[in-house]
Amino acid sequence: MAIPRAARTQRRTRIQGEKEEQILEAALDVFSVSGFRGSTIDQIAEVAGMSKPNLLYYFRTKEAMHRALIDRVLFTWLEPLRAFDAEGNPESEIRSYIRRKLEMARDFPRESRLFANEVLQGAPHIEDELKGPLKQLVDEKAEVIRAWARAGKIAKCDPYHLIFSIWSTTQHYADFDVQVRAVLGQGQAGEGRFEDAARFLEQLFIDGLTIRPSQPTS
Amino acid sequence: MAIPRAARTQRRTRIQGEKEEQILEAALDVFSVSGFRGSTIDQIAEVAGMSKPNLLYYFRTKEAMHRALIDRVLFTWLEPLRAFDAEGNPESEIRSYIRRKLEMARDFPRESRLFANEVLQGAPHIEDELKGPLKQLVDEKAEVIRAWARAGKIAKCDPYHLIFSIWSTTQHYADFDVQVRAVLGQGQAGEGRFEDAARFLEQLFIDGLTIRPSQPTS
DNA sequence: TGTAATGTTTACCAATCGGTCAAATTATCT
DNA sequence: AGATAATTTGACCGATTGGTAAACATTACA
Repeated sequence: MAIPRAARTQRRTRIQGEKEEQILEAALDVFSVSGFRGSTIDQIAEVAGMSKPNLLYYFRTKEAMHRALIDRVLFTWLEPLRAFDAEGNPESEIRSYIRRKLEMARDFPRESRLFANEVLQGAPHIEDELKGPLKQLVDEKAEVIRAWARAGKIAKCDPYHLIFSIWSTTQHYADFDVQVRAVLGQGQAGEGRFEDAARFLEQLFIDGLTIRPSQPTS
Repeated sequence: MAIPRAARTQRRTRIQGEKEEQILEAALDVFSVSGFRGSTIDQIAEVAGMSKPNLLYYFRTKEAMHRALIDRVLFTWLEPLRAFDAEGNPESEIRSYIRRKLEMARDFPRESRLFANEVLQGAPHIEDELKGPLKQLVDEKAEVIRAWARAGKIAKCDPYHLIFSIWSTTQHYADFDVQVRAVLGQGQAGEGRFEDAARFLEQLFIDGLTIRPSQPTS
């Protein structure tokens, strides 16, 4: 008889690692498109290429699968913000933060959509992570930005809304990909759109945050 | 016996108007949170305070309800962009576009989330609207912006990505409301957060788009 | 008021949902 | 090889899903 799954933390077989990986990969496919409520275990099982009871052998419930997925992805997702360096040059830090976030939107759109779906639907499963670790990290980095502004290195601005605007503009290209493609048109959109976006956003944020010698009267 | 619903377009009773309104209101509540797949007719029926078969008397299918909702909301949603005036002053046009979009995020968050859910999930029901009317409108306004840049009224920039960035930053406050609240904290967040956002975004976009006399070397 | 059209509800359906169970199969270790 | 533990699956369960049928109630209008 199989060992109860709760006790499985002791030894991990080769198969366990492989299959759990395979399942989470499939779950990411499904959850990122349909959200938690809209996704079914059967869908995930089909994508994963295994039977439903087999999935439930590795993850007892649909919620456990979603949970494991979120936990694994959340850490990586905050990496760019964590790399934000207080000692660095403000302009290049902001510039490379935008680049990194945009690269993640390009290379890991499913992960972005997974969070977007979750937050959009009221974040019923990750409220604690948002109010805890996320808030803490943002608070910390906001203080860095505020210090830069106080030191006259960048224009005075609300650091929280600055972070929000970088999040939203970059993730937009993952979360609203269909819309972006539709508006740009299939033709010229190609793959240059991330390069174009990077150029635009860097210009916007750098010029928007540089202290300007004189305020032109319009 | 009831008239087949297909033929109901002829005469509309008082009750039809009221009930359809009531249903769409409830549907907005539910669809905007759970998306199409994640929402159930029973949920909507409960919110609407009527029985499930009664809903299905007015809208034959769940899809028809969603469809009607999207159609009604889409027009209003694009109003601010439509108001974008080629003859106006660039700075004040952009400023008031941001304001308008931010007001909509504040006053109609459900509508924003309805679209966000739909687009996020691949826009299976509104692909035509995106590629048709939406693209057309954006193309038109992008040309206005490009003309402003050519005339030296604003800095040169990709007009499409400018529009995308205004969309994403403003709608962020509706779509990711939970996250924004979590990060800002319940205490000081209050209701001033839309005012703060407006201030920040206006500064960002206006300063980011103003032509600067000299590029400071950092 | 009567009656035909409109509106509402109860009971129900087949399909799908998340999840269980026990039996069958495979991997691991001696 | 054989025993034991780990893995996989088909059959199944009760609850929920989108949707229907038909009886019942209400409204509008002559």
